[in-house]
Amino acid sequence: MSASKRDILVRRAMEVLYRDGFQATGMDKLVKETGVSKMTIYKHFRTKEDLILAALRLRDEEFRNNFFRSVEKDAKTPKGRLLAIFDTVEDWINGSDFKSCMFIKVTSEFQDPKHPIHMAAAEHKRALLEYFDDLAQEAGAEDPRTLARQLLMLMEGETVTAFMLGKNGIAEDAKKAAKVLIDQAL
Amino acid sequence: MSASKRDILVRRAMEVLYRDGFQATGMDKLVKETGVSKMTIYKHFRTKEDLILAALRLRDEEFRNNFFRSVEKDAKTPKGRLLAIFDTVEDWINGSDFKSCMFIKVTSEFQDPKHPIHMAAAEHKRALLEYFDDLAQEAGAEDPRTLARQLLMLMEGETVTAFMLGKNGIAEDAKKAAKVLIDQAL
DNA sequence: CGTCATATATTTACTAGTCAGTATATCTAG
DNA sequence: CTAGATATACTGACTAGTAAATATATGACG
Repeated sequence: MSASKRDILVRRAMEVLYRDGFQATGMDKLVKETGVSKMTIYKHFRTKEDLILAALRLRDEEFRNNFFRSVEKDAKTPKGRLLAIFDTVEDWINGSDFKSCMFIKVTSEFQDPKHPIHMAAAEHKRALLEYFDDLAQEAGAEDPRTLARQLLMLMEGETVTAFMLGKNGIAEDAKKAAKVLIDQAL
Repeated sequence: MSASKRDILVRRAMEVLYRDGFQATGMDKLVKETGVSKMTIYKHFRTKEDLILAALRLRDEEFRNNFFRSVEKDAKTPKGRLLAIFDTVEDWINGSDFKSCMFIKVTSEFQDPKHPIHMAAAEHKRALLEYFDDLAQEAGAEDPRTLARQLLMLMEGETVTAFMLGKNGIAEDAKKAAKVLIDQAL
């Protein structure tokens, strides 16, 4: 199997696991949806858990790349970029295939904080928090850690609320809240 | 089976489903944990889904009762109560058995928005939002709906973030953010 | 160019265990 | 004695993961 075919496997698995759930998606379904036979899957990944971890790593990589790129394209100043976070989130949740956050969902299914899958998801959130913190520092916030945490909370809440109650106007309200919090913190 | 014993069944089921997950908890485990035999469970609930719905209804009832009571005991003015929301959330997430929000988690496992379980969870969030909206109106907010949504987002984000990254200082930061948003909105 | 050999992917069938839900027979309390 | 709760055992379907046989692709060599 070529390297690119393995990549296709992980990518398709990521999409299906995100769309249909982690526990709810069986290996037989992944065989059907990825077009890769079970034996080949198990040649690359010892267990389903390992495949899930690979899917999470890919998602983490892509999400952060796209997210940071979008934020940095949108605005050039640190403060502008703190605000641009919420334009980027808006675009994301308004996408047709938005189904909440993969990492929030996976921690709902693997609740034990010591579980490798749970830890991988937490690591993704910590990376986002660090990025927000860097921006808050560059923007000259008095307490950058607090601002970073507040914006992360707002983003997570926006994601969850958009998923549960629909996206109508949610992004507008989140952006307004972010602006107030940022203005007050600088 | 007495009415109170049925209540015990639903209550224990609620606790176990919250603690261990919905799909991950099998009926055999519920038998063991509730002390109610399988036949008796199925005499009261046609399917596992029905039992989950009953557990969600109980949780919704109790959570809202405790939540609103706590908020209304903490403060007497509408503005004070908007702030008190986040003292109440703080107490909740600092409790020893806190494991994120049952309704957020259940929508991660039952993703279809048309699914009865998903709808019941969304209904719970709508009820919270209505309560926040009422308080925001009473407090004389210019745009009470927006403030209510912002505070709900903040609360959901606080819940999720506390679960994924730990509770250290999260509640403080959420309370500060809430204060800024409320002050600005009134 | 063609043929054979090797390696890898595939299909199919199979474990052993768990799932939700049911049937039956025993037990217990009023 | 009877009504309801119980334990035990079962169904058929599904789970993650494995075994073995078949198919396909690639590359070397004549």
